[in-house]
Amino acid sequence: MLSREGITAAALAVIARSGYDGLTMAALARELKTAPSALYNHVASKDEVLNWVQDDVNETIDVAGFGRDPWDLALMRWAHSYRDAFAQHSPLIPVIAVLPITGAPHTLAMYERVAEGLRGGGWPEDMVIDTIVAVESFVLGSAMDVSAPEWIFNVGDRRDLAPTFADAVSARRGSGRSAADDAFALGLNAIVAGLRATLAAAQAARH
Amino acid sequence: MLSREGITAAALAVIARSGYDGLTMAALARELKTAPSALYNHVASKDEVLNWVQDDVNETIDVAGFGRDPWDLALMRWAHSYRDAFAQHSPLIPVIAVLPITGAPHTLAMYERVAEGLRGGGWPEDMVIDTIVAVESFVLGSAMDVSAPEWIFNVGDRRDLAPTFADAVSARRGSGRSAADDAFALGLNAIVAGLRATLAAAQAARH
DNA sequence: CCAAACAAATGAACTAAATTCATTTGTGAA
DNA sequence: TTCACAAATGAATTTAGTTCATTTGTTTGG
Repeated sequence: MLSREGITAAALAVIARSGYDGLTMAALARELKTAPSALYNHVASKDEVLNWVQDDVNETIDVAGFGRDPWDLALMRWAHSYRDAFAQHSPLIPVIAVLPITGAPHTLAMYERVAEGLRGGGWPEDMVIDTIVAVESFVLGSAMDVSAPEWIFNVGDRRDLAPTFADAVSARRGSGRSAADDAFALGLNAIVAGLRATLAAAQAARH
Repeated sequence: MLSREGITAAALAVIARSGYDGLTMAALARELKTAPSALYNHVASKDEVLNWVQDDVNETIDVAGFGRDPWDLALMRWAHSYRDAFAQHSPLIPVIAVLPITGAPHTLAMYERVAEGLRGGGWPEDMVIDTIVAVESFVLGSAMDVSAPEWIFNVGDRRDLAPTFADAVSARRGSGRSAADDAFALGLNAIVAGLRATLAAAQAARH
């Protein structure tokens, strides 16, 4: 049971039950019916556990569009799925952003599919990584946003200090979905539209 | 000395000297020549200190373009400055993303300038907040990226698992600036280009 | 000028959590 | 059967944030 797989599954179980606050080495050990100190025979640190969890979450991200749909459609599908996954796991975001890819095979597989899709869509090799990083930055920034309270922009009694802003907050239409969803959709549409133009310009410049 | 201003300044001094790892309540108290417990007469928690620091950092962000330059230019200037500021303060990012604006006057002032600039540039009131949130998400995601090691995408011995991705990593041209800078510039250009199109479409639909 | 009141400081203590360590247990191979 | 080694154990350590009873010092009203 104390394999990488078993520990990762137990960690996900604890997270599902008690959230990331509840994910302590003691709770993880309890879930595995062992002592915290015993865990350290199989894991270097809590950080390593988080890396394993992160790689598991990345396996669930939808890359099916790449190689099948046009690159821009596939990218939007990927971005949506990526954001939804990490909205549930926002405490991982600061960890992954800085995490070397080594030892995260599912993460690597995900990037490979995205890179293939972009190359197949006509993106020059030397722009692929920057494109991925740019979209990923937007996705992870947006995923953090999901855990913010709806009233995060409520100005309170300081409406006089920021009247234009306060009016805009009031005018923000709450469609069926949440406010964070609207902002994400707006931003994703913009960034992908912009990337289409960037690609066209790059291809034009090449000849 | 144990005012909000004094504590914030001391916290920034500790951060400048020892980074966020070095910012403990004990270190902060030492900087202020007092005892950790004394701090709690003036601050509710370490989290509150971080909120104060965040508001201070936001005061340094460049909003001078709004109301002077075209909105898209001002937005890019703001985004660059915003990212640069929080690249130095990345541990704050998970905190701010979830932080209600109340009690952060400089932050509120910043948003007011941005909102004014967008309104003045022709943005409909009900799109202003989503536009700000979208750009901010990209900015904060990109700021986290800056603290990642350059070799974050080095595949190691697994080049066979992800050949297309590995080739793209090798082909990524390192211009004078760092790789993260290139990805940020690419993404910001794309998102702002996309927003221009979004605005044009919204204005066209309005009549 | 005194004393009550109150804000601030103090140091010890408490809590939570990650991690280490010396020691024991158990199991597979020679 | 025993040797070796991996794994488990529980106690102890470390680091931080936070609390608390007590003391100090200052301000203000009589």
